[in-house]
Order: sequence, then structure tokens, then C-alpha cells
Amino acid sequence: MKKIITRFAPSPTGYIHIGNVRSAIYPYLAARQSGGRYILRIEDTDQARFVEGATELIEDTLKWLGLEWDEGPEVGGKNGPYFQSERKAIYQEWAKKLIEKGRAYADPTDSETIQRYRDEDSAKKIPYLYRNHRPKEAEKSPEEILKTWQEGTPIRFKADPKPRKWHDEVMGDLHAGPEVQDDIILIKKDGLPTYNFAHIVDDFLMNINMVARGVEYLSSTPNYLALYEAFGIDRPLLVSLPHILAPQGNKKLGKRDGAKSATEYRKDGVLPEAMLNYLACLGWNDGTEQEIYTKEELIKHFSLDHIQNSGARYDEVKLLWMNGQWIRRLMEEEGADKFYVRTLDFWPKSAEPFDDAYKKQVLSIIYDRLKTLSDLRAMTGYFFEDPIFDIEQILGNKFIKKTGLSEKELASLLETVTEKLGSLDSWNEETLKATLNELLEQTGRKPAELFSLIRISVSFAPFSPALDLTLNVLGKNVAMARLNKVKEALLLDQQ
RNA sequence: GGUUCCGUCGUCUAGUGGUCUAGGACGUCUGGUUCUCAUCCAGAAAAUCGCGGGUUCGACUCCCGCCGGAAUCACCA
Repeated sequence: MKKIITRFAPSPTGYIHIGNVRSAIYPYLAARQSGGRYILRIEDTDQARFVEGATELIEDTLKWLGLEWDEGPEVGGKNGPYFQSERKAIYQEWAKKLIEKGRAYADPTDSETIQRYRDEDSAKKIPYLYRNHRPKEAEKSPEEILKTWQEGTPIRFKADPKPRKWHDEVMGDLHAGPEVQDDIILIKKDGLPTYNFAHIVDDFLMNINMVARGVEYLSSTPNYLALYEAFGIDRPLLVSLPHILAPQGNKKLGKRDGAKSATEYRKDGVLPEAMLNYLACLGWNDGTEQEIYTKEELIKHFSLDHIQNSGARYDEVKLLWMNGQWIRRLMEEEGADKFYVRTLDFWPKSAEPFDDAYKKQVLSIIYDRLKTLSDLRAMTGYFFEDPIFDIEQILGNKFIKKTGLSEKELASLLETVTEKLGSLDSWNEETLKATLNELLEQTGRKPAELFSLIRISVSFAPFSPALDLTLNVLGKNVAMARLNKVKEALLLDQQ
């Protein structure tokens, strides 16, 4: 297999939201699968849109997802620098090569004039193409252009418009006519290159042989092809990635739709394994019926030709399902000790004074009902502090209502319970399970009735793990105290 | 408007001319797991494969037309 050398080349204009993370994931998988290289390059040529700290945000996302890069910021590499703003001289040198070949020119036309061309063409209802307005300076000799060019004057490509065909690894065989090929800007007024030019140069110098990017670049591809041709260099494998669609409508998912950053999901208790799994499988599948993939499995099974060529709708519900799957899987594979470390930021405040051993116990009986780690906050409160006491919650419970028992009778039922549980010398899962079963027999109540009464008395929660497990973790003292409190309240309320 | 791309259950998808009276997953609904919620298990509903022609003994799969959706037409990436 050919070694894929590819890159993720984001612009530091803010966080990368989940709609864009796929264009980081797929090249990573392709590179790792082939034993190639994955390069991170920061495309910061637009000074106006530059956002302080955005690079760190991007790096953070990649690290969180486990997409480590072989070259780029922090790690360096032999083809650096990896910030385009530091490569200005390189682009200018390469632009000059094009001038020498007679394929580029310095264009002094001011923006008002350009706008006028646009308006005129639009009034005439003909497609606006700058090459139809090519200035006389374009006809100067290369020597003359090189001699007089100075920063401040943009450099434009001299298009070679003709029908072009190419192959896209996702979209298949594509073609375009000359009407989309134009004299694109190579070097801007500020001396920095445009994306259109910079990525061509960088990809070549960094030996990149596969470029994956969103479909929005499809219509610019003929211009890129013309540039490769003008330089006489081989083009890399081209991979167009369809957009991820917003939950509503047919537009691509964007920050306006509330598209969160990948790392925002980390705060919400989504595991990176689940995020990676979900995003990789949104619009890709290996032809089998497998749904859950580890990173290693993704690397092994990934293939470009199984990437869907239409947009995929983002479905947070499925992401959360997948996260639940991963929580269970990791708990069962890694064990509570190891998995517990991942949950440290997600416990309710009331859990702070408790030791790790106790929280691990809670975790191990509650993990299988978590969708996100942050569910811990809402679901475990009664393990750490006495729940808010509300007698109505007991009387209003549908299972307790079903018993048809009066408050006095409920109190006496609880009396039986506390007596029996209170006499337990050894408080553990086995003895509790046995005792609860005995109580069932002794009282003649249905499990739903008796257990609901006990459950609510100790938790005041709408649900809890199995009763024997819950009681065991709470411990005898806490459980007995709460049961007694409810019992007394029922008697008091009665009078 | 020009150009280009896309079109299978509500959603993500399998499907490369016959094994498709279209398979899986999420979601929904039903039942089971001698307690709740969830997990797990079993089952159900859910796609005239965008529409219309053609090629073929046979088309979701190939061809043409149409319709619908999207992208792009910057000194942004």
C-alpha cells in the first residue's frame, strides 16, 4: 500500500466545530492505515480573521480525539515552519517562478475598478471572469514584471482555461469547463498568499500526496489543476468530503446552528472514543453491520471509497446512544478503577468530601444508565447528601398508591422493614438481597410496591439502581436513618 | 443566472444487473429480564429505492430526460 502523507490544515479563526472535525479524522485514518504521515498545518494567511488562541483550541481538539500529528506545531518537523504566516518568503519565491514561466503577473488594478467589471458583467448577464479584463500589465515580459514587482501589488495567475477532467476519491470522475478557470489571486496586497496558492505550494513542499477537504473546494479544483500543471508537479489524491447537515433544514451544520466544538462535548461528558466513532461513521461505513469501532479498528477498516458522497445529517441522539455504549464498554473492559479517572470532573459538588473508593462504588452500580458522564451530577446526589424530604413524593408514587395503604399502614410496613434490616449483622449485597426477598414474603407485598417504598424513602429519586445495590452502597447507617425518618414523618403526618 | 455535485425507511447507512417480496443501526412502539429508571434480550411499525422513459430475459444497480436539494462563482479559507 502506498504511504499516505496528508494533512489537516485548519485556519485559526476559532474553535473547529464538529461539522469540520471529520476533515481531520479521515486523513488521519488514511495516514495511519498506510503507515504514512499526518501533518498539522495552520493556515493563518488571513490576518483579519485570525483569532488569538484558536490554534491552541484546534490542537486541543485533535489531542482529545487522539489524532496525534507527526509534523506541525509543538512537534516540529523537517518541512516546517507549519504556520503559513511564517512561510511568506517561500510563497513569494514560488509566485516568482510562475512569473518567470509567463504564467503570472503583477496586477495594479484597484478594487473599485474590479468591482466595476463585476457590475458590468452582471448587467450584461455574462459570467464574470477576471481574465476577460486582464490588464495590459499582464502582457509585460517576465523580466520586467520581476524587476518592478514589489509587495503591495497582488500577483495573479494567468489562467489556461480548457476542459479538465480529474478523479476524486469520493466523488469519482469529475470534469469542468473553462468557464470556472480564472486569473486567481496568488499573492495578496499584504504580501501573503491566498489559500488557493499557499496550499498548492505547501502540499508539494511537504510531500503531501493526499488532500481531503470539504466539497466546497470542488468548484475551485480546476484552478488548482491548472496550477499543478503550470508548476509541472504531480497533483495529490483529491478527496472531497460532503458536508454534515444541520439537524433541521438542508444547510450544512455551522456554528449558527449551535454546532458545538468537539471539546465542548468533553465538558458535557462525552467520551473521545464515542465522538471519534460517531463522527467517523457519519457518512462512512465499511460495508459490515458493525457500529462500534475503536480508533484502531477505524484505522484498520477505513477506506476512502466507502465515504458517502452526499451530506449526512448530524444526529446528537445517536451520538449520545453511542456514548452510552462506550461508557459501558470501557467500564467493563477497563474496570471501575481505571474508568473512574475519567469521571473526576463530573460528580456533584456534594460528592467532594467523599473518598475515591466510595465514588467508585457508586460508579460501578450506576454506570450502565449513563448517557454522558455529566449524568452523574443529576443521578447520584442521594449517595452524597440527604435528599430533599418530600412526603408527597412518597404518597404520590404510582406504585405506592397501588398498595391502597394508609399512611399509618405504610409506616408500619416500614417498621417491619427497618426491624429486619436493622438486625442485619452483615450488610452486603448477598445479605441484602436475601433479606429483601424475605421481606417480600413476610409482608406479602408485590416487589413493585415494597421496593418502591424503600427506594423512595432512601433516595427520593425517580429511579435508582437495583435496590440491594443501592442500599449496600449507601451503607447501613445512612439507609436506616433515612428509612426511620420517613417512617416517623408518616406517623406525624397522620395525626 | 452560469458551473459542478448529490438523491434507498423520520435519521445514519448496506446494496457495484438476478441471492432485494431491499439488510443493519439510531429513534418510535410492544413484550421479557420475580421493583423503579436505564441497560440487556425478543418482536413490530417504518423506504412504491426522487419522478418518467429506455437498454436487458431481468434494474435500486447501466443510459437519457425531468424534478428536488446542495455547493461555488472574493486580495476567505
